[in-house]
Amino acid sequence: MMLDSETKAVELPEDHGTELRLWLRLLTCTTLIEGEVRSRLRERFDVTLPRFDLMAQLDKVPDGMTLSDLSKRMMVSNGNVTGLVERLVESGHLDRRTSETDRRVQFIRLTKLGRAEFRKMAAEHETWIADVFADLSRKDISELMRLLAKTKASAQRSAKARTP
Amino acid sequence: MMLDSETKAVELPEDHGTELRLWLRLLTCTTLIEGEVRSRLRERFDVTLPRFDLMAQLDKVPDGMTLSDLSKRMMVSNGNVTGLVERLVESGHLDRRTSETDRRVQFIRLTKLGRAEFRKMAAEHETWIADVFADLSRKDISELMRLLAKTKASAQRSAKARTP
DNA sequence: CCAAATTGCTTGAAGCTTAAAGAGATCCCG
DNA sequence: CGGGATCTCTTTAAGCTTCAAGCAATTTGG
Repeated sequence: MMLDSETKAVELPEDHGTELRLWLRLLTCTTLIEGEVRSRLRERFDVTLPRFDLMAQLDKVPDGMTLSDLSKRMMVSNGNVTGLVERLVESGHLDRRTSETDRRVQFIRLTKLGRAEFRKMAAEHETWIADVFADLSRKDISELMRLLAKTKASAQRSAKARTP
Repeated sequence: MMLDSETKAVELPEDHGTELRLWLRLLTCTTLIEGEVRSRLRERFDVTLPRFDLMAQLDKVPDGMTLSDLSKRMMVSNGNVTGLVERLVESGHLDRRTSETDRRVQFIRLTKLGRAEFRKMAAEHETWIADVFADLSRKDISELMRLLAKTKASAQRSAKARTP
């Protein structure tokens, strides 16, 4: 009759404590590392993490990208990027020019200064991250990569299911 | 003579691309899930994630805790907690009373309303998280738990080494 | 071709967050 | 005791972040 199992699913909440603990642990790790990176960026280079992240996106491409691309890649809102870019143009790290073919679009790229400064920061940043994960073996790391890829796919599936 | 290896360590930067990719993947997973939880909390309960987190900390203890405890547990700054608590007291979810023995200290706890609302939200929240991780097997989950515990320890060691 | 929908970006309000400075209370130790 | 160190919390300024509304340019479909 299937009634029993369906009733149960509705009335008795299942135990999902394990997943919850996993999520909290994931969050703790990220918060911890993020805070560490934030502190070091501030004290070594007097730069904020969002600005570093934005420059990291731009460093990958020589010809720049649009604000929308940035917003998608950084997984933050459009308005957020507008403000960040504004401040980085102001400080001489970024360069913006309007597209010739579509006057809505702006291409943003690193200036010479911006790229030079970013490269210096990135080199050090990489060593910090290496140190953060230094107690993990090669096998640990590749296993973690695999499981996080699976997690990402699962989370995307879950998010998509809600907003079709 | 050891000179070769030491020289190399200083002049030729080692490749830590793997750790960097791992960190970015970790960050992506967290951002993705966090955004999803944030959206759902907003649309279902019109509450922000920081407020939910704060209430979650308080739900664990019946007699409340101090602002400092909250700040440590939530891994955010003191001033941040001051503001969050202020708004939640304002909305009737929290209760604050000054310690009798130490007039610097304030004990914060959930009001009846606050606890009731939190419990409702938490129950649903748990099912969202379960769904986020639904594509992972039991073994995946326990393995991920283990590796994240190791990551957390490693990150803490790394952070401590910098600030003794 | 034109109106409607879509796209790219900006703006504004509200709230979150941090770092740093500071006020008040308590603790420690000489 | 008493005075400096420490602890708890608040305040402030600056910046980050989101959501929602809005503007302008482009695309789409009659």
